[in-house]
Amino acid sequence: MSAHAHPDLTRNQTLVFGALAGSVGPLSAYSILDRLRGQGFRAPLQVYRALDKLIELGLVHRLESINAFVACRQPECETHGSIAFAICDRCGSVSEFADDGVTRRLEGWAKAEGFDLNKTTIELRGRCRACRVA
Amino acid sequence: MSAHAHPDLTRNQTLVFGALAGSVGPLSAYSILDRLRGQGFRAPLQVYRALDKLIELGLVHRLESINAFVACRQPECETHGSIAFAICDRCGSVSEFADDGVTRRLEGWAKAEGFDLNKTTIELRGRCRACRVA
DNA sequence: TTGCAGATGTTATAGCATTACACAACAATG
DNA sequence: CATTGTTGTGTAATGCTATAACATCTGCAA
Repeated sequence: MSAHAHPDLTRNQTLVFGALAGSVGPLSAYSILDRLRGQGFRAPLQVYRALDKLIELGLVHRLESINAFVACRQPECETHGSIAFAICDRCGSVSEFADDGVTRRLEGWAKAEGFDLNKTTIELRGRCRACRVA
Repeated sequence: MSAHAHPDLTRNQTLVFGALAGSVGPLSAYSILDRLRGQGFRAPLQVYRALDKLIELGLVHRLESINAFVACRQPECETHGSIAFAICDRCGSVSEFADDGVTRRLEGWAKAEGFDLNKTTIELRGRCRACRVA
């Protein structure tokens, strides 16, 4: 189901990734938990620990502005400095894209300021094309 | 204390803005509440309602990646499409800046995709120059 | 065998945000 | 004046998000 050849995930990590990969939109940690209760999940921490690892591996992204998570849809994800997300406030769909120009400018600012950049969050909120008309 | 000539704020809004303007770093809603208990604040909602209004007026920004709020430090804030924040993970300091190139590129993507852009979040996490050495 | 590192399970708790309901102040309107 | 609508307020309860603390287990390397 994954677009990546990901290294050996544990059972919990596999289940959490599967839940995200099988979802059309982003999921909150607690809704992941609910989907996995049938597989033996009982506590939030089981989800959060798996998510931490999956994010570290680059297989999952966290959407800060909605406290939710998505499986990475972009195979080249790792090669880009920063990824941007467009989140539709009506249907919840998420588009993932990379813009090297944006990355360059933000990295340029950081360099000029002496800011040791660790992670960049770029999230656009609004209405996707389909929901725009409706 | 404000750099803006802001329209008539209510008592609660004034108090919340004052708390943020008088703080060196960002504050969470609950820490604002604690600072204002002496002024009669008792419930989170009093803070959140004031914050909503202040954000709407452009006097306060929400930092999505740390669930906190800052008073706007940038007088020209309104004239720029999007504002970026650099948050130091060590000392908590926040730098606010606008980059028109970044704004243009993100707006360009939105236009090309037919995405009706409402709000843009750009947050850089890392270490500020001062904390970099330490 | 011992020891370590990583993953797991469980309970409890901390931190962030909103719903629901009641009331007050005020302006605009008839 | 009475009415109506809008905005802000106060309060209690609740819901959602995330982590701390502690015990256990598994696999692997020394």
